[in-house]
Amino acid sequence: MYSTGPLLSQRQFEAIAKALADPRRFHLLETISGSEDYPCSRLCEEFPVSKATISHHLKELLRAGLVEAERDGQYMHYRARRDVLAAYSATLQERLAAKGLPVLPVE
Amino acid sequence: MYSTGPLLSQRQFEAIAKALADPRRFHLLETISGSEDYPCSRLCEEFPVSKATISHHLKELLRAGLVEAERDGQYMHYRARRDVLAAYSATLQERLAAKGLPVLPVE
DNA sequence: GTAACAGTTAGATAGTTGTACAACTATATA
DNA sequence: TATATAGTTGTACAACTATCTAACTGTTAC
Repeated sequence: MYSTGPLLSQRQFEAIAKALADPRRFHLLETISGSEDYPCSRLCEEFPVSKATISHHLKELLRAGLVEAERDGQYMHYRARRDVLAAYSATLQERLAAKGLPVLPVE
Repeated sequence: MYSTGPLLSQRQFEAIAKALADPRRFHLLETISGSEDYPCSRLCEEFPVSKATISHHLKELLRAGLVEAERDGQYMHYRARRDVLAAYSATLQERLAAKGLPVLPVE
């Protein structure tokens, strides 16, 4: 869906920033990240929201590229894309770096 | 892991994530970050939104701790807090790390 | 003083979004 | 086939938010 080069496109950058901004959605991502592979049904059990809401948040995380999904029969499994997170972090630092300013004072 | 700096509180973490999620607000922060010190009046000139909107966004960036402000007579000057950004980045990576999973296969 | 400029705050509005319920699709099993 | 379970999607609504204008505070200059 998205390229995962060193820096992210503006579109994906914005999608990720928005995806990370909701605490519940972040917690879902955090939970998925805690395992190699996480079944959607367990998320539905563990979070006190409807499965429609879970589905909505997972869709946003997918759209941002922060997770990937795999179907296994009836079940959906989600996996965190740590490379995409790393790319987001790198893009953040790069875009907010002090451009043209020396790291240490030059004399 | 080396000195990544301290991790952020949940409250600040959420405030930062939300502050970064709006593209216009991010662009303001990006602009401020491009210089050592940025006057509010220049932001008002350079962004096609009212000064009330600029003020609103700067307030959110301040609340998140991503910028600091200083008054100079009539003028307000803003400065990016790169240490806070770094702490956010570190917290992000830490919280979304694969806990209990080896980075490299252990034998 | 008063006029002009810089910035904040209050109130209104339009648009966004997190959420639930209900209806739907998809897969599995009897 | 029928029934049950897993997940998605449409719809609606309440809460939130980005934005504006207008009124306000604070500072400088006349």
